[in-house]
Formats: sequence, C-alpha cells, structure tokens
Amino acid sequence: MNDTIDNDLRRIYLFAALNDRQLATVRQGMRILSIGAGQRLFDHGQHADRFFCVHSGQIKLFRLSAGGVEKVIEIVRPGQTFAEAVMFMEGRCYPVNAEAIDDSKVWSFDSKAFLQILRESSDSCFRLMADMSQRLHSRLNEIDHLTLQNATFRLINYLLHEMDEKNQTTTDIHLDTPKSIIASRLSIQPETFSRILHNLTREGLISVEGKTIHIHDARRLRSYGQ
Amino acid sequence: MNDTIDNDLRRIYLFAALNDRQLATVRQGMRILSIGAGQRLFDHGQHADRFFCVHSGQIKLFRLSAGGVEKVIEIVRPGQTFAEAVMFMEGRCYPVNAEAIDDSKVWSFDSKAFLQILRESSDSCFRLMADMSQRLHSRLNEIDHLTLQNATFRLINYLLHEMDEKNQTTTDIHLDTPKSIIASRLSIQPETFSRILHNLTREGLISVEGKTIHIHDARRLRSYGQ
DNA sequence: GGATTTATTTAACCTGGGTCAAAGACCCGC
DNA sequence: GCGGGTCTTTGACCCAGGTTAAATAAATCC
Repeated sequence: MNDTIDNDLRRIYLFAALNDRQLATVRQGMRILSIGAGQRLFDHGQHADRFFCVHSGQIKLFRLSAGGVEKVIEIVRPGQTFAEAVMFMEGRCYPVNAEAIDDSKVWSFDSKAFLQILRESSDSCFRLMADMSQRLHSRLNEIDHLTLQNATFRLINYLLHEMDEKNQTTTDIHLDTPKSIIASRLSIQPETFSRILHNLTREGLISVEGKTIHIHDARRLRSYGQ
Repeated sequence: MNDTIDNDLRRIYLFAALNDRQLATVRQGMRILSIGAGQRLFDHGQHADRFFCVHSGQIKLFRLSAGGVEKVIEIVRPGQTFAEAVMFMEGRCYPVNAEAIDDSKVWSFDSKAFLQILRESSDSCFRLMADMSQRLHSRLNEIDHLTLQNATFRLINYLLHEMDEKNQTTTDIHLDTPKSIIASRLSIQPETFSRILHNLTREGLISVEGKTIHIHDARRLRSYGQ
C-alpha cells in the first residue's frame, strides 16, 4: 500500500530526489482530500501551512476584486502541484483562492515538515528553484500577453498550448474546462470569448462543435501574432 | 580594498550567509560595469551566464512587442539584484531586455560559480527561495492590478508605494524616473498618465510640480480602490 | 420526459483609455 | 542665453473589448 503511494509520490518533482526516510516523512504528513465541484479548498489570505498536488479533477486558483469580479490565475490539472512556493513567503498566507471546478481528489502536504527535508536535500532545493524560476517566467509571459497582445492572440495562444500538451498531430481540442473559466483565465469576457471563436471560424482557421474545437489551419493560427 | 568590497557584498541578500572562502569566489568572478544612459546591458533571448546587482543609477527591464512597443516590467534601483532566477531556467536565456535609464554602475556575477556555492549553502538557497517567492507574489499582484484594477488605481498604488519606501511622514514624492517610463511600468500611455495626475490634482488629492508630487490627502488616496 | 437551472451565444450599445497631432516645458551643449 | 533635442501636457477623436439584455442550448433534477 505505502509502496504504491510512494511510487506516486516519487513522480511528483518535489519528491523525486528524496530518500526513503524523507519520503516516509512526507507520506506521514500527507492527507487525501475529496473536494466537490464548486467547493473551496482555501481562501486568499488564509494561513498557509500546507501545499498541494492535484490527483484527479481540476482546481482553479483565482483572485477577487473588491466588487466581486473573479480573475482565474491558473487552472491546475492532475499531476501539478500548487502553493508550494508560499511556504517561503513572509507571513505565509495563500495569495489566491482555490476552488474545485469538478469533483477532485487533492493530496495535501505539511509545509513545515517539507521545509525540514529541504534543509538536507540540496537536490530538492534545486528542483524547487527550477520550478519557481519557470513559474516566474510564465507570469512574465502572462504580463507580456496582457499588455502587449490582444484578446484574440491570447485565445489562439491558449489553443496552441493545449494542442502542444497532447501529441502535436491531433487537430481536435477538447475543452474540459467551462468556457467561462477559460475566458477568465485569459482575461476575456465570456461574450468576447465566444465572439473571437466565431471570428476564427468565419476565417476558416477553426470550427467549434460544443466543447470540441477543430484546428483547420495551425500554421496560419501560429503566425497570427507573427 | 577586498574588505570594503566584501562588506558591500555581504549586504546583498544572496551573499549574506556565505563564508569567507565562498565570498572570495564570488568576488573573483565579479565584474564592475559602467553603463551609459540608454545603453543596453543584455537582450531578451541572449544566453544568461551572469546575474547582476545595481550599485548606482537605475536599470529598466522590459519586453518588446513584435511592433516594437515597449513594456517596462521592472525598474531596478541601487541595492537590488536581477536575473539571478534565470540561472535555474531551462535554456538559460534572459527573459527580458535590460537597459540603463541613467548612467549606472552594475556589478555582475558568474552564475555557474554561484550555483556551485548554492550546492553547499542551504542558507543561501533558502534566502533565494524566499526572494523568488516574493517575486512570484509581486507578479501575481501585477496581474491582479492589470486585470481587476484600472489605470488610476495603478498610478495611485505606485505613488503610495513610493511614499512607503521613504519614511511615511513625508508627503512629497520625487520621481527620479522619467514619467514615460513609469507609465510603461504601469501599462499606461504617457498621455493617460498625465491626464490621471491632472484629475487627481483637480480633486485636491495631490499637486504636481515638475518631477515632484505633493500628497495632500493620503487617506482618501489610500481608500480610492476601497 | 419535462421543468428548472446554468452555460453559451448573439445583438445593440457604450466607455476607458489608446492614438494622433500639436503646443508647451525642460534640458543641455556650445 | 539660445537653438535644437527630448519630455510632458492638452485636445480631438477612435476603437477593442466591456456591458446589458435577451435568446438558445446544455446540463441537472424530480
């Protein structure tokens, strides 16, 4: 039983370099959470003593404006970790809200115990730093896209990104996240999201069939923003 | 001479926890660069084998759109380091351009040598991770401000932030960066920047005298976005 | 299945902030 | 102190994408 879990744990980049004793410590502090669709995992500002890995389902991380408008920062999918950078932050409070989009299983880990392990595992530190560096770069690109690129570019970019996730030969993208949530992730209103898909369809670049998007002309799509 | 430099180096958070031997290694790989105003330090995409600390002057980090539009990501001031997270990135290329705003002195350090030191200094790793975590949080706030807040909010926020930098009793802010660069940093056109200052003046919140901004009503300013 | 709720699309209209153009203000070298 | 740059401000106009409202379409529940 523990062996099965340990195998799963080692597939998480943060734990890949740990020895058996360290992994056992991680496992002992681990909790498996079942979260129903729409249920909140944690709130922005709440004290952060645990970090997470999505096992199944999907979680949205988002901010709320004073007026209650929601901006989705990230959609976290199975295998991905989140909130592990928070343990180094002054004050240690979650900087976003986290809520299940679908019924989800999430593994949670004890930050304090892991900090102790990091003290002895230079390898794990380096993995974490590589990941944080990667995330910083993603956020930078996000800011770039918000300020130097328009809504159509951001949507196309998302489609191409989803396409690359799967094998690049496929030309069908199945949106397993509600369009309104993807729209918020891209900082577009749902209405505009719909209009852009419609425009791209009119130009023969794609076609839309419910939650499935067929890519007709990936080359032209890719060259949209030059 | 080396003692003076070492004292300066120890004030940089990355080197604060190093022993004498490690610090000597850092010092040996260090170069002092003099960069004239408007001169480029490095380009987006260039291979990154060094990271930096501003000694005097100021450096802007920015992205360029395909059409040549400039978005300032950060204005780096004396004492601040930059590009130290790049050494962990896949490919190790600078993700932005760096250019001196004023004549500047910049210290540059050898990334590879420092990676070696980090291997043996868990303390330094933790400092770096704390800093990266902090930066991730700043970028998150940036995205929040770009998507959930308007231009006036961002400008007020900048003013309040500058005010907090100095002792909070002062009500005068001296802008030591050209307004057009601050505008780009805030993702506002210079014309809009000017108009917003004008509006805030008309409402009696501030007054503008060239590069100096007098804060008349910090309370009302602070409560602008609720 | 039919009723109800929730998500998506379509259409008409509006606005914050961008763009363009031109006038001031400031700076710096000679 | 004057001439030619570079910033900054002002005014007139414009547009990408937001807002509002209403019609469909899909999912969910008895």
